[in-house]
Amino acid sequence: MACAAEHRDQPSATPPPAGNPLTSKLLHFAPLSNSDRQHLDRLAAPEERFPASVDIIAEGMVPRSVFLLKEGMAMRYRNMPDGGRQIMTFLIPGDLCDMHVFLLKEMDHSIGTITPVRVAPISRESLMDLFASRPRISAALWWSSMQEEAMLRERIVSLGRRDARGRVAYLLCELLWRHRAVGLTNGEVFRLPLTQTELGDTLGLTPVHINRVLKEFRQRSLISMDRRMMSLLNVEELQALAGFNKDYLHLGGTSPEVTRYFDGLEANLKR
Amino acid sequence: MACAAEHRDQPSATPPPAGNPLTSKLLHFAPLSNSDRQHLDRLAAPEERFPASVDIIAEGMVPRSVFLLKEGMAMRYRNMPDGGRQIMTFLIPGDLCDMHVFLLKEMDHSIGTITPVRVAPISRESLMDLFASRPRISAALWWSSMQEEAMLRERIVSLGRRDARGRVAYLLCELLWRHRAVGLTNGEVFRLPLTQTELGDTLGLTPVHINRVLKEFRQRSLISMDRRMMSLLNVEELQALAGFNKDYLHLGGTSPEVTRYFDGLEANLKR
DNA sequence: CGCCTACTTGAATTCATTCAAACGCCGTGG
DNA sequence: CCACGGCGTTTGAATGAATTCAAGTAGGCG
Repeated sequence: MACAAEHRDQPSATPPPAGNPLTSKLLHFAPLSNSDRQHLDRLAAPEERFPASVDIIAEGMVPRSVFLLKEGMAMRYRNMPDGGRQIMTFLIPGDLCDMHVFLLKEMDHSIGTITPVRVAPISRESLMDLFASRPRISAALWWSSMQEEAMLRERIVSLGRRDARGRVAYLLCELLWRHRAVGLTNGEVFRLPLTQTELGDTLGLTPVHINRVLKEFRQRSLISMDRRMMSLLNVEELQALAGFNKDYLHLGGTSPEVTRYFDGLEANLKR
Repeated sequence: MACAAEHRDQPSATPPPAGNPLTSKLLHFAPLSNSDRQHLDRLAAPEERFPASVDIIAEGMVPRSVFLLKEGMAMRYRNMPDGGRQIMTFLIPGDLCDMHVFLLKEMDHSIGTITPVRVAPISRESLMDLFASRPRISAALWWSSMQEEAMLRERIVSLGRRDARGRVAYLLCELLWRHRAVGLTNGEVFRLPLTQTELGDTLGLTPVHINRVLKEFRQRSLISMDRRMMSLLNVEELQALAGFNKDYLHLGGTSPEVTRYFDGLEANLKR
């Protein structure tokens, strides 16, 4: 029953569709006016490309602008003195590369591409302008960064308390929901262009062990993989294996109270 | 040479002293006017107490206000279905309990006390007011939350890529610097009221293994412990063991560019 | 004094790593 | 067309770091 739906599906919560993945994601937080959506589209219009396996920004550098990832996959990672590497998070379409820009002197980690990517550079000025003039978008971006923080905490839980199977299962579930939130799933299928080495570097495991876990999952018909497309054949059991609960992604939006507050700000500006 | 300096020492960077630990911390980011400092002192004035080992907020709850921790130690943690527990971060004086309040519907983790604590509750309103009227403080708080995020990423690196010794050493170094930043160290000595079980729940290790690592550190004269006071006798070697580099704490403040920007906002408001 | 919690230590076990080798796929170039 | 590498994956066997189980010690407190 899970194999392949024919159409892209909407995130299960409530959110309308949107061509812009960032818009799709932010709609999980709160509704946005047409004007807000247009603003986001303008923001996403500029385009720059990077090939696979290059750094967009490296540790120690001072980033000059934020990047909105429009297509492809990237990662935040850090190289270890002993030659190892730890991948902290994956960036998928709709994710912003670095809000840190504004406040921190230099990057404490690197951002590198996994596949070729298309990004929209966003200057400091236009972001500041956005903060000043679009309270609802600003709030949604803030929410989005809270969500990212929550994902970091969950990763800590994974690495600290789950065994290899649980870690892999958890990551797969998280990526499924994240892709759903930006409209990039097809049933339980999504693009996963990661090597087993990269999975290992993410989950604190060796590539060979990742291999064994994936093999087991395939044999138990929990997943199937074909030319970088990952299908979760039994999400129920994967979630159970991982102790996964999607609440931490906060896809349900915010409270009416908060919405009202930002509507108030919005109204204020109009005058 | 490391055992016990006679006075509280200042964080090595540049920051002036301050009775208020939050102020001390924020001064690492940028200078604050007397008026700003007074504002922070007013915020920190209200007082509420919690005993040790209770939840200030539990997973699933909707927090009603932010808490500024003034004294004692607390933790963000999450209980696992199998009875286990993962501690995500420790909260020390100067830390704010939950900025998430405003945007997320409910807590995805709990905050519990470790020791008895004194906190200053801060209402949503006074925080919103602060954001509107105190750009420099707001920026500093934002910086502080970037710092927290960086610490989460570092924890991921620890759990993913460091062995037990490295993890313990890393945590000790981090806590030393964090305590320094709020003026709560005495040379290389600081209060560490954690049980070995709590350390284990933080670092993804069993208490017995924590015990063995600490024993080794004591035997190698890297640390000494006495009635909950932790002395790092050989910070150099601990940092080497952990591959520790304090840059991720961003204690060096921000760029002049950013400072100028917020000074501009400040000036704007004055009119 | 007795109890509870935290700490300590030893021995057996296990999950994941390390080392090693082979396989398949794919693009390049002879 | 096939040979050649390179990279990612797959599999086996030996090793090892940390866990589990178990039992004993030490310290704080009613």
